[in-house]
Amino acid sequence: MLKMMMRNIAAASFYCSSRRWRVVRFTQILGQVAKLKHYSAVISLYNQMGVSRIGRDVYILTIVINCYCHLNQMGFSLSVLGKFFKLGLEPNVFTFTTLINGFLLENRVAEAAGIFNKMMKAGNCKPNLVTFSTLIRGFCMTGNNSAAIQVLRKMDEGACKPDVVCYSNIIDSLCKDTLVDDALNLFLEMMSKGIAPNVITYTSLIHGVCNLGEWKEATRLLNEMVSKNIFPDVFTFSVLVDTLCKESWKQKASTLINGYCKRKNIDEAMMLLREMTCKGLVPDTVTYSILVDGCCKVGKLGDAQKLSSEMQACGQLPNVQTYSILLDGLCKNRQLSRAMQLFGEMEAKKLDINIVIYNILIEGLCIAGKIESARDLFCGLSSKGLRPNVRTYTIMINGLCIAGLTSEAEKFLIQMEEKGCSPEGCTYNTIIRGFIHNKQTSTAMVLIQTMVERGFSADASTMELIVNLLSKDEVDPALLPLIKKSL
DNA sequence: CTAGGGTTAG
Repeated sequence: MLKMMMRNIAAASFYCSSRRWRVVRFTQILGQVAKLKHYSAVISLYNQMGVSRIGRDVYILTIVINCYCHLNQMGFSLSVLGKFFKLGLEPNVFTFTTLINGFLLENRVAEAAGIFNKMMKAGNCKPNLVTFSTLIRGFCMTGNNSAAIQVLRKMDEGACKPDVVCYSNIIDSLCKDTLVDDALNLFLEMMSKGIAPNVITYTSLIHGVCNLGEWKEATRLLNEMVSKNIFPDVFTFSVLVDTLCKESWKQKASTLINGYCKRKNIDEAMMLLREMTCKGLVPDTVTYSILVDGCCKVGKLGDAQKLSSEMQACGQLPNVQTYSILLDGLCKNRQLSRAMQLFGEMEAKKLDINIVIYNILIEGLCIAGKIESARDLFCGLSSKGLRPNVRTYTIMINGLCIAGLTSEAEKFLIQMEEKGCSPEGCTYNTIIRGFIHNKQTSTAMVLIQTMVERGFSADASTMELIVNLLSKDEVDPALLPLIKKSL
């Protein structure tokens, strides 16, 4: 191959009458060989032909520099650059862009940027679209998105406008850093400037959203591109198929995690979650929430909180339900101050705080024996536009009974009725237990009667207390038929 | 006649 080229060149230079002609023909041929990526062939041809017979100009030297660049021999590239000055030749945009690219081929982004900056300063050889685009690619290569965007902004100021390649490079880089929102914003900016996206731009974005498990967004983008007559290619499909395969596995894993958590098998569930994240899959908010709940239920609060920050880090925002799980876990594990801190966080994030959240907090305060604070929170509900539900009242009644305030508990029972919130079986059981605990058996019996009349019955733990009373002979035998009914 | 061009997989 090389020999053949040499013969060609020898023939070409023999037939070319003038020196100028010879160098042009020679350059054409070397250019072709370089295009075939036979870089070392170009170098040896150049060296063997001898400059005396061929001559040197900007074009041929740039080709030679480019070949050294592709051979990762920047030292030689730079020494050829030195020849320019010795020969009184001026390197042009092509030469400098080639050098920038050469440094990038060796991952030497800082030096590439250095050349670019010198071009900007010197002023006699302005970077063009190719130069800018090459530098942007360099910054993206190392994940320096902000530098890449800065270059893009510099282009906005100047005469040379960015094209779809410049934008696509940055969009892809942002997606790789899971900054899909930023990528989508840049995508919109690009279109608003009338720069049309292509299949590569869309594939990068689809890949980005797929990595975050946003399958819906992926299909939206897919439909959008087709509606613009941009058709998915083999790369696009590969991303989609891969995501589909992962999704079905993810589905299975999420179901398993749910099952493990229900059986309090948290270690197994955790291992499965780790396997998911190792495969680059992002568990959805619900899966995370179930696991957070599981951790709380077995008292692993630290793990629960770690999971909640992890989910945020991978773009799965905890919703009100997730927070309520965490809040409940903290309250049930007597970590009231951390619970209040979390509550503050929720308020700061302007989450839609509902009655369920307040129920958890009020219950937490009651369990911690802070009945006054619980009452304050309860009284403040209406000012927040929230109405207490059966559960809220039942929690308050339970709290008051724990604090020994049984008569106030009874007032709550009446009050809820008046406010159109009918007590449930659970409410009666709670207050009955409260009265028994506070040794007010006779009132308890009256309440049992009301409960039975209303068609509710005693639950297991209330029954246990009643049986206990019976065994101690503390119940009026006249009430025995009633107790039988409440069973 | 000379420079750059991105996406997927493990």
